[in-house]
Amino acid sequence: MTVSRVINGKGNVNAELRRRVESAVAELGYVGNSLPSSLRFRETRMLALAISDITNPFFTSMARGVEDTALEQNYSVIVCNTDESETKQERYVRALVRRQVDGFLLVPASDTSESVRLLVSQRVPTVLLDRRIDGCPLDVVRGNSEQGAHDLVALLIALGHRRIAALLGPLRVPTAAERLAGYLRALAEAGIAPDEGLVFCGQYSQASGYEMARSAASVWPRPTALLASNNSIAIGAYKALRAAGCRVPEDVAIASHDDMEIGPTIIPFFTVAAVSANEMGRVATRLLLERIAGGGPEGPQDIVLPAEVIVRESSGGPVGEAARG
Amino acid sequence: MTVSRVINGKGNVNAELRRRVESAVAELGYVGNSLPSSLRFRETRMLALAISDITNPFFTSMARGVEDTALEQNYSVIVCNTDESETKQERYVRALVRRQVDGFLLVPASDTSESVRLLVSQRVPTVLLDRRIDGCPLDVVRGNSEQGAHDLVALLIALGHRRIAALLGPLRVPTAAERLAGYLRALAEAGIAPDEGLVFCGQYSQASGYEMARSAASVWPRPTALLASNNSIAIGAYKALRAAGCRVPEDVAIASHDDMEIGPTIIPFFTVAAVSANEMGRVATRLLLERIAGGGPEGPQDIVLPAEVIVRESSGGPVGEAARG
DNA sequence: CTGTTAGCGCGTTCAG
DNA sequence: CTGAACGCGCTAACAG
Repeated sequence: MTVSRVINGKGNVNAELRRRVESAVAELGYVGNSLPSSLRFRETRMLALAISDITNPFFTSMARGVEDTALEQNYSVIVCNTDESETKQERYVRALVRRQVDGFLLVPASDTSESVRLLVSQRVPTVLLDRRIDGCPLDVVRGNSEQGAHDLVALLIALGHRRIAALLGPLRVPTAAERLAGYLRALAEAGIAPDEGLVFCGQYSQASGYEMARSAASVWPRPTALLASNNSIAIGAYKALRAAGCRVPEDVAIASHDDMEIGPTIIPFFTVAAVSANEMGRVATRLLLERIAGGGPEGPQDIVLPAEVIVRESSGGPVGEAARG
Repeated sequence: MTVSRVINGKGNVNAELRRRVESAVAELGYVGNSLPSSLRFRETRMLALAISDITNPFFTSMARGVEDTALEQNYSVIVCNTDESETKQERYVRALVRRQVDGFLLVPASDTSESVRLLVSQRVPTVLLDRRIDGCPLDVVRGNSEQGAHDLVALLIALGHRRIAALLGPLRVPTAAERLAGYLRALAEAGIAPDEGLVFCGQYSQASGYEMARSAASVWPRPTALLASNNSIAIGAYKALRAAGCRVPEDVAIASHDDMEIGPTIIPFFTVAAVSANEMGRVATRLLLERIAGGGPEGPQDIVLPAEVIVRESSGGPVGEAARG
């Protein structure tokens, strides 16, 4: 119609007619629908971002960087948490390819053949993030794991440590292998013979970091420093050392990959009134889905979740949880 | 075609024909396209989630809760950061309504009339998160701000504090007003007369928390405790107190709203090799957009960002940054 | 059991 | 300068 011309400002339209259309648009609050042209011109202006877990601050900042950059060119970003599961990842990839996303940003899950094959075969523009995949013809953007591990170990050596344990992720994940390589290179440069008993391979998780650190602490002579291959492992290791009565860094030093961009302070350290944001998201989404289905309770709801006070150091006095309705 | 019947398993199809179709599907790696039926049946199976900033751990866990719940019913979630800007928010709302999202989850930006009007007038199912809007006929899911503030202040009073400053967000945001109400109620219950000079209104930001705490610390007699209205304010206040030579909690106690679900440890405290995840996201997205446009460098890229070692307490030795290429 | 028709709503292209 | 026709790809409804 002529309406399209007016809205898109293309082609000349009689001034009077244009005014009539514009007022009608304003009156009816017409918004339009981008699906038809997406269908016709094969362009949805949507990107998919599949990460392990948005709850990890590393992926959070990644997501923010993606979103900001996408917005500059009017793209929207669909975020998916794969939890490192190939099954979940593949399910997402299929669903989003069907939704005709214009491009895919993927932090590949540990075992990741099928999803990538699909993306390649469907010719969906794809960039891999954080991890490369051997022999995969896709762009990758990642950090320098080898150099990072090397520099951390070199630092520990410079501080006088000679027995340094490495707490790695699964070796089939390239970053884990690269971090091991950096660790070994730093040792070699310092003329320290590597000790196989000090290299541990597990998962990129707190639980695994906890276990690996416990094993490392029971080796004799005990290592004086730990290299943690990611932030979760570092946190788990720290907990294990504390549980074992080791002080950090006096008894055992820790150096880790991955930073958490939170601000230079001690957290959790504040006494807070906590409302579960996760629960809030769940409750709201459940309600929204009911509404979409045309159901849900009569009239607008105002659902108020309780705040629970968690007493920590910042308020002084004894520490502990004090739940409240 | 009959193909559709086979794929969707609807209606009976001759076994032989079905086999032929199935093998062709497998052969060609046919994936299908959900746009046409979205167009026809007005159902995109997409939800929009607009939050202030995914970088804030509070919204991160919210996003995770939303995403998990949406996935259970095969919905995808488009995440948007509004940065509390009504302009940005409205732009997103328009774009996503055009994209025909099935529902909208909105943490309304401070000044938020137009977007909400649009959602209501277009009859897009919408649930408000975290903040209510006066006289708005939409569902809301939020935390109990009044009770949380009350409980925190009651705790501080029980610990012996009588001069408690309140560091609030902008009063036109309902949560700020509610937190003030809770603060006043707790004082009243303890028979403490409120002191206007101890109530500060600013923004929900670290910078504002810093400023407000600085002002609070210069009041005489100095308050012995602070109530911070969100996690950013708490962090800013903590920094200001430290800069002013006050110890927390010995000189001034702090209690805050909003928790950060990170695990019971001290962060940042680890010496790390940091790669900017944000930068990684940006670089990857820029590259992907070039690819989508059919450009970008020849052949698959392998872009490696440097790791920078940040020396903190966990490694022992002197603390400071040691950048490396 | 299988093939045909029509329609979702936009933008482009071509006639009037 | 404006209106009409067509096509994107899928599926519901109906005809064969």
